[in-house]
Amino acid sequence: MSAISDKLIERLTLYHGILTHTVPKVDYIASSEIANLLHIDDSQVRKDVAFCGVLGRPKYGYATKELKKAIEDKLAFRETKDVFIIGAGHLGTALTRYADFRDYGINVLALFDTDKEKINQTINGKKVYSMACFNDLVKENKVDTAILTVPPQEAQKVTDYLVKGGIKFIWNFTPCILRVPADVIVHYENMISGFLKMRREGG
Amino acid sequence: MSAISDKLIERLTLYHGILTHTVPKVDYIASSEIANLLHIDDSQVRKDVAFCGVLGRPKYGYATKELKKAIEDKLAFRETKDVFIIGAGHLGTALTRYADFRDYGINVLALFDTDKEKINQTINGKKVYSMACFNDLVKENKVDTAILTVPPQEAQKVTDYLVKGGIKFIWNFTPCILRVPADVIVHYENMISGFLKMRREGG
DNA sequence: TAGATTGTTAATCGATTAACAATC
DNA sequence: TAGATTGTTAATCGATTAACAATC
Repeated sequence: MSAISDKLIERLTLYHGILTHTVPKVDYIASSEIANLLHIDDSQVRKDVAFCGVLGRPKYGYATKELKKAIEDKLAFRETKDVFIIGAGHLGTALTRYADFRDYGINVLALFDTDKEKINQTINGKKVYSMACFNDLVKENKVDTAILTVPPQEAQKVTDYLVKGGIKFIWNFTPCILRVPADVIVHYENMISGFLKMRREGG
Repeated sequence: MSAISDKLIERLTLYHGILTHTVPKVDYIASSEIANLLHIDDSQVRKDVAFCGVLGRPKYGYATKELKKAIEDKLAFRETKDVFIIGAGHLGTALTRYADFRDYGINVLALFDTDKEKINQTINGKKVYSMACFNDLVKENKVDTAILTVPPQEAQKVTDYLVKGGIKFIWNFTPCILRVPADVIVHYENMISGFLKMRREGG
């Protein structure tokens, strides 16, 4: 089986959003209905659904419950992953409270910050720790993933610290490009390019 | 000229990040250096640079200042766009304070919320207005773009209101798929798919 | 049945990678 | 000069779209 592409991950996540939020009470949905909501081709949708192993009913479409579950299986939403959030500012706080994270297999264990005002506070039931506790808590909880929401000027320095602590995945919300060893994976959550894509769609 | 693709926008934004944050004081950079930082092919980089109209020097690489400026031209960073942020929660606040927005042509004019505690407060110098003021302020300021950071259960209702007010672009940070007229463009800022992509890269 | 929708193949389209002559 | 790097074409690869028989 070939690896699932970026674009396919994006589409499946959107299909899941439709099934969860847009038509939560409908039993069947046609490929053309999904396609229209997202302005994509309907044969694209059918192909993606086939990839998930779901069969439809001619004249009816796809059973929504079955499709939703199949997408969750394909995207492994149920394999929860423990993560630490580095930086307890507004973005870190927003992500900690983002209810959907839990549904999609992301489990925020704790936050870290250097601000004494924030340390020992609780956000959505998660404690904010001093960065000094980071190494110990990584080991204790066997965490390998960090969400980085620190100011840009701190990003590389903090990254070096995370890597030394044993972090292998960094979900980077700063605009900085990070230097890391070959076995560490950085995913750039590129706020700006989302805006540029939207503007281009307008012509 | 063919329209610039999603992937190319993403890469150019990352190149810009390298030039701005990673090697701000270097005069020349080789395609292979950019490629290594991002784990992509160096001929991909050369092709992208050529697309921006920049010529390099054999044995040296590209002049960083020139390349940075060329990317800004291609991505139209300097055409500023006024936007309203709908929802003055943690995410709306984080985006309002996100310094890079201004650099990339995004000018937050004001925020809107329904919470009386938040209305009339100021975030990073921007005022929070009641939703009741929305229609008037859209017209006054000729704004056509809204950043949506409201709770999921409000998303469609608020969207209908924005569209009625004349909004044509919605940068949607909620996980909901929105029903809008054909002339309104929604861009889904898909937090979850970023995480799934990162996890997949790990194998 | 007639009509709507799926499932799937083939055709098209576009993006990435490989290769190498040109350049300094 | 020798060597490193660009610029660019051709080859490969993968993703999207079109088309239509099969199905209910």
